[in-house]
Amino acid sequence: MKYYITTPIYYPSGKWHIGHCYTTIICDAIARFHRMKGEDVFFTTGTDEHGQKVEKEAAKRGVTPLAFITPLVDEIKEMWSLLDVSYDRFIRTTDPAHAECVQKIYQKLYDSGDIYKSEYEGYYCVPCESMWTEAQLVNGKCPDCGRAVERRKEESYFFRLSKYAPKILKHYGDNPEFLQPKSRVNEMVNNFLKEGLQDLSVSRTNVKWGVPLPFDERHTAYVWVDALINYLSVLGYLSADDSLFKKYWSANLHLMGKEIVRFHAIIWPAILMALGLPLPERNYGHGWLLIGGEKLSKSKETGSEELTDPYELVKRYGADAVRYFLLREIPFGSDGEYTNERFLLRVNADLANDFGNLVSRTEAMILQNFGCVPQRGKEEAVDKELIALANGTFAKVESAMEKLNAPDALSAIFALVSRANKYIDETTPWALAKDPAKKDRLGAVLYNLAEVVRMTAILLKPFLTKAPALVLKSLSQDENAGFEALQFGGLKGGEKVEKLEPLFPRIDVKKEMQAVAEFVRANRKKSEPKKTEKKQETMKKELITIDEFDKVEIRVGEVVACEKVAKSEKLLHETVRIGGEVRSVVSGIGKFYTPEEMVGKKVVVVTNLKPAKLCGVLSEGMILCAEDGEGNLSLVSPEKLMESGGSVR
RNA sequence: CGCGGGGUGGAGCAGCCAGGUAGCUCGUCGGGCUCAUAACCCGAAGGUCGCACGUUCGAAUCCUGCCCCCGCAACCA
Repeated sequence: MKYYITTPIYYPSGKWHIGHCYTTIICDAIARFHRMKGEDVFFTTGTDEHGQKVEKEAAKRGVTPLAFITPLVDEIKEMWSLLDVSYDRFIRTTDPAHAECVQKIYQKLYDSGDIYKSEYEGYYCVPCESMWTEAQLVNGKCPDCGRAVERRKEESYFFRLSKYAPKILKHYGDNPEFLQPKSRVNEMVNNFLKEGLQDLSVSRTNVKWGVPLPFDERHTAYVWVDALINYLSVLGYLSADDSLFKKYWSANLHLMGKEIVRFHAIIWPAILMALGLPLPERNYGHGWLLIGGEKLSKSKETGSEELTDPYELVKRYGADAVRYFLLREIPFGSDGEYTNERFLLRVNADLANDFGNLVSRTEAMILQNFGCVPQRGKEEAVDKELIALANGTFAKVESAMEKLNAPDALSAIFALVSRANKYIDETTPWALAKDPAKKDRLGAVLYNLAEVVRMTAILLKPFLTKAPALVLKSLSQDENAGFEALQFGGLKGGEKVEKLEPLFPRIDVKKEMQAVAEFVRANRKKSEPKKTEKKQETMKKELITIDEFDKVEIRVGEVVACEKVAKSEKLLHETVRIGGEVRSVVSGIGKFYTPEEMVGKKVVVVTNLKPAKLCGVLSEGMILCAEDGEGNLSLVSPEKLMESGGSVR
C-alpha cells in the first residue's frame, strides 16, 4: 500500500519559530507511523520561493533573488535535519523541473480553455504602484497612503474557478474525509462556495520573479498556483519520468495550518479537476500555537519572553523533547497555548519522570539481580492485566493516528507507561530480591517490565527519533523494528542489557525558566543594536542635500487630546494643535506613554508627511521620537518653552 | 443581524453530535514506598460547566436570546 503525504511548502523568511515546525513534525510522525506499518510512504516538503517579497528583498541587498533565497533554504533544511524530519523529497519552486511542470500545466489549461485572457479591473494608486479591489479601499482612497485612486484595467489570465464551485460542493458532500476538521467545511461552504466563486486571476505582470507563462512571457504565474503545483511536480508529473506520479498520486494527506485551507480546499481541487486528475483523499487544517492568545509571529514582535527558536530549543532539550511537546500538548485541530513552562513541565512529567525513569529502574533491577534479561515466568493476575494492556495499546494508537490525532496516540502509549510504573509498586521487586526463594517470581516480574519497555520503545518510534533506538539497543534489540515486533513475548530471555545514561535528564523548571528568560532578553539586545547599525550604515550611504532636508516640514505642536486606538496594541491617536491648525495624528508609542500623560505635551511633528490610515484612523503627521538600541521610545520636545506652531529646522 | 471557532475546579483540555453519578494532565495538600532521574504509587481538597429563559422526570449536553474572547481583514510612519 502506498501513502503520499505532504507539508505545505514554506516561504523561507529566516524568522523561524516552533509554530513552523508543527505541521512538519506531525507529518513526519504520520509518515514514520505508516512506514512502520510496512506501507510504501512518500513524504515531501519544500520551499515556496517566488514572488514580489523575495524580489524586493533581493533588490534591496543588490543580489539576485536566487542568491538571496538559497541560504535561507539551506537554513530550513538544517532545521528539518535537526528535528529528524524524514522527508523523501525536498522541492523548491525554483527547481527547473518544477518551473517546467508549472508551464506545462498552464499550457494544458490554456489549451483546454480553463485559462483565458481577460482584464482585471481595480483601483490603482499611482505613487504606491498598487492595485486595490473596491473592498480594500478606505473611504474610496488608497489604503496605503490615503490618496485618490484611479479606476484601471490590467491584462491578466484567469482560471475558470467559477465553473468548479458546484463540483467542489458536491465533492465535499460525497467525501466527508476530504476536508477536516469538519468546522473548516462549514467555513469554506458558507464563506465562499455557497455564493459561487469568481474566476481567479492566475497571472501577474508586475512580478518578474516567477514562472513565465509559456503562451505569454510578459506574465508570471500567480504564486499560489505555482506553489500548489509542487504536490504534482515533485512526483515528476508531465515530465519524461513520471513513474513516481503514477505510483503515488493522489495525495493521501495534505496537512496544513488553518490559514491556508482555502487554497487547498477550493483552488487546488478545481485545478486538479481541470487537469482531470483524482483529488487528494484528505486535507487537514490544524490549529496554531499561541502565546497569550496571539499567533507566535505576532507575539514575537510584541516582545514576549517565551523561547520559540527551534534551534535553541533543540540545543537545550533535544529533538525528542521538542517533537514530543508539539505532538502531545497541542490539541489537534484547534489552537494551543505555548509557554516555556508548559513545555518544560510536559517534558519532565512524561519523558523524564514516567518513561525515562521506568526504563532506568527496570534496567537497574535487571542488572542488579540477573545481569541479562531473565526468562519469562508464570503469570499471575497483575501480570495478565499489564500484558493485555501492552498488547492492546497498538490498536488504540492506530485508531488515533487514523484520525491524525497524535496527542491521543501518545496518551495511549503513556497510559501503558503509567501502568508499568504502578505494576512495579504492586509487585515490589525490591522486596522479592531480598528473598532467594522468590527469585523466579522476581525474574518473571522483571521480564514483564523489560517487555513493556521494549514495546513502548517501538510504539514511540514514529514520535521520538532518539530515545527509542537507545532503549532497543540497550536491550540488544533491533532498533529498526517495525510494528510487527509488538506482540508481547518478543524477548527470549538471556539478552544482554546495557546500562543507559538517563534518557531525559530531569529539568529544574524554575531555574530553567529563569535561564531561558535571560537568554531571550540577551538575545534581543544582541539583535537590536544590529538593526541600528544597519540604519546608521544606510544613513551614511544616503547623504542628502540641505535642499532635500528642506523639503521636510517640522513644527512644534501641542497634544490637546489623546486616546488609544481600539484593537491596536501600540497605537495612540492624538489630536495635535499646531499653531492655528488642529490635526489628527496616530503614533506607535502606546507601550511607552499613556493617553493621559500625552495630553498637554509639546511635541515635534513632521507636518508635510503624506497622510495615511493606521487601523482605520487618519494620521496627518508624525510625532518625532528618539529610539534606543532596545526599542525604547522617548518623545522629542523643544528644550525651552516654545509656542505651538513654531517651526523646527 | 457578515462568517466561523471558543468560554468546563488555580492552569491547559476532554465530555456536547446520539440528555441521566462532571473526566484527564499539570499544580496544591496529606499518606505510602525506596528499585529508580528527590523520580514512582495511593488519597484529598478545589467546579453556580459564560449569563438568562425554555423543553424534559432529568440539561455541560437540546431550543431561544444575550455577554465576552479569537480568526477570516487595513497596525508600530
